[in-house]
Amino acid sequence: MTLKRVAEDLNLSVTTVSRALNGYPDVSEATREKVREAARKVGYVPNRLAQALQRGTSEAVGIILPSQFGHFEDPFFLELLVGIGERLHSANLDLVVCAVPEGPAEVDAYKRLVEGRRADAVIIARTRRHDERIDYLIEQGVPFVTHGRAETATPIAFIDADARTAFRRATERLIELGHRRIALIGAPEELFTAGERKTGYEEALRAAGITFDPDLYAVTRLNERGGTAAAERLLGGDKRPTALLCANDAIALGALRIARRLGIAVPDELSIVGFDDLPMAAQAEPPLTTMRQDIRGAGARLAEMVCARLGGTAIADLQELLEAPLIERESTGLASQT
Amino acid sequence: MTLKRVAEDLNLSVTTVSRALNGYPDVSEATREKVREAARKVGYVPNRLAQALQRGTSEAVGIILPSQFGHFEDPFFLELLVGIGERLHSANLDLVVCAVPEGPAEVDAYKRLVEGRRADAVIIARTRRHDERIDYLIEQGVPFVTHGRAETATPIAFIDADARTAFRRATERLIELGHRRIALIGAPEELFTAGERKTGYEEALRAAGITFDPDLYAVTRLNERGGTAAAERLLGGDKRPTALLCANDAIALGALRIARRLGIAVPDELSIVGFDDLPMAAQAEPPLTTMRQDIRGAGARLAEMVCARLGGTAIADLQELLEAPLIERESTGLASQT
DNA sequence: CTGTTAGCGCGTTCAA
DNA sequence: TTGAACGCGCTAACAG
Repeated sequence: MTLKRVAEDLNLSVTTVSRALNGYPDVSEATREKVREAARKVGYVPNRLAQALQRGTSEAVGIILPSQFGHFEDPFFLELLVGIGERLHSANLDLVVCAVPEGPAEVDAYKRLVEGRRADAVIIARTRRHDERIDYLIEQGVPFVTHGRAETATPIAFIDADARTAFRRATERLIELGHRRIALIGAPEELFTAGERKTGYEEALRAAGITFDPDLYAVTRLNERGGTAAAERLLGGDKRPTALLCANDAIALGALRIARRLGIAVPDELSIVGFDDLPMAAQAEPPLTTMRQDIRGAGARLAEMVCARLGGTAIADLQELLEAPLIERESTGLASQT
Repeated sequence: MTLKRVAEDLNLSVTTVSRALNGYPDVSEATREKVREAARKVGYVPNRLAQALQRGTSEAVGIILPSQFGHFEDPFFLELLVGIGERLHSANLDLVVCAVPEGPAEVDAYKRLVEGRRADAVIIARTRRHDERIDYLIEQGVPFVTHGRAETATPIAFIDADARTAFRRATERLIELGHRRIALIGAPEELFTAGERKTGYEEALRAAGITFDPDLYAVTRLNERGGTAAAERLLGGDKRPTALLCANDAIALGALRIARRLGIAVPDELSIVGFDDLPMAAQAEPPLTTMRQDIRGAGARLAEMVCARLGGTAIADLQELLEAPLIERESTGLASQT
């Protein structure tokens, strides 16, 4: 059903029908009612493509899902996606999702999205320190917001957890509990957040006069499998740590599993801390101490920010650093006396 | 950059440029090359909205993400989404995702997608026995494919795991291992697959002369939290089962956790079986016996089927029932002698 | 208050 | 082999 058909049925011009439906003031209440009624009855829904073409926008926001071949990604993305999607939906914007393998194909996907006018703006998640996706978007002048920061020449709109402070506080807390040999399972170093987490950890160590020990530092992908591999390495050696700080919950749960397999009691012999506070964290055995991040909320906020950006809000007003408070559960405790 | 601009630069008509770019035969090789070159140089990319409007299609497929408020969904969806997205991407189709709370809003979302001509076809996941979404799409004549079957008046295009056979075989195997008190944690009964799973389970029991005991049957949401709640109920009673068949891995992992908390040894005192074979299943402690489903592959296949459907392939040729083989790991064993 | 005209960017007749 | 003209469905400027 098109505008034209509705107009013909009513013996009116398309223009009038369009205006009546879009709440223009210059149309009589009588015809407006008539039009509304008729439109409702025949189930008229405007063609978004035509609207978009006319307005010169696509009324859609794009996002790329980095699919790691053969690997199960951590649940973080789904939560974020749901948060973004719900809010965008209520703002009457579409969400166009592309799934492409991580790597050069990603930038290409954004190109297709943007240059084909399929999206007015895009969202980027899991930012890298030097992020070609961001460079490209800045160069093209495409509005975008990111989940996570990046090192860029010009400022960008972002929302991010203050992982540095969170990791500093968590490390301080572990030190307070008597831990001295605190290991860090960090994220791949190309990710911006990896540096933040490590810096927070190092700051706390330094303040306590503990020197950073490279043997107590591992790097891995942000999923459970990564956690098991890294934990195996760190816990298998002879200078075993008494505490394990993990870049996210998925890793921490993997570490927990390895500890159990190796017969290391948590928290009696080993404290473990995660990040994200996924619902599973609370249900782990023992319940996981972690730093809380409201992922779905962040997604919703990201959607709002994208709308704001499209509405012309300045980038400087769209930068949010969120606290990630430490949630102490039962996977942490006093350092064992060894 | 538009077609018109390219044409002006070349002193040609838009028509010729369009034809040159779209591989029409009636254009001289010389001009074709010239046009291609120019288009490449200025980075011309066709406006998909305009293309779509002209063609009367949107070149996009829609899918609804049912977001359960406050609940963490199982990782199944992300895998499926990635599978769908990658394949659709390579077929040059967009994937439009809507996240809406489960319930009446879902059908509305499909309506908006379809009636607003935002999607040419849609994909439905986690089908219900009587599914209003499907009824609506059939009524509207919108092409769609589903992951999971449903009870419908007319046949539909679907891909589904043969959970009935899988659950029958798994139950048979447990019986073979000496189990008689086998409990089932099933999915919510409105889901089509719930009935399939229960039927397979019952068939095996009946064949072995074991009568179905309602006290050994629980129903819950398909996530970890559901698993812990149901397992607590089933394992807390006095007529404790020796084996637990779970509707999916998320539930099974929850059950595993409860067993550990209650001090019930797996598999010595209790066998546990899941469904899906998520990567985490293999890494559980003990590694989980489960039925394997290639989720990402199913996603890819769904995408192909949607393309086929749009291409006019008959529904009858687009119905696939996939085997879900039993993967025996260490969470199952001989029934304990009690 | 309402209708006519124009144009968003593209593909596709129909003539030349 | 090429171009002019038209229309997809819609909104907006400009009359009346």
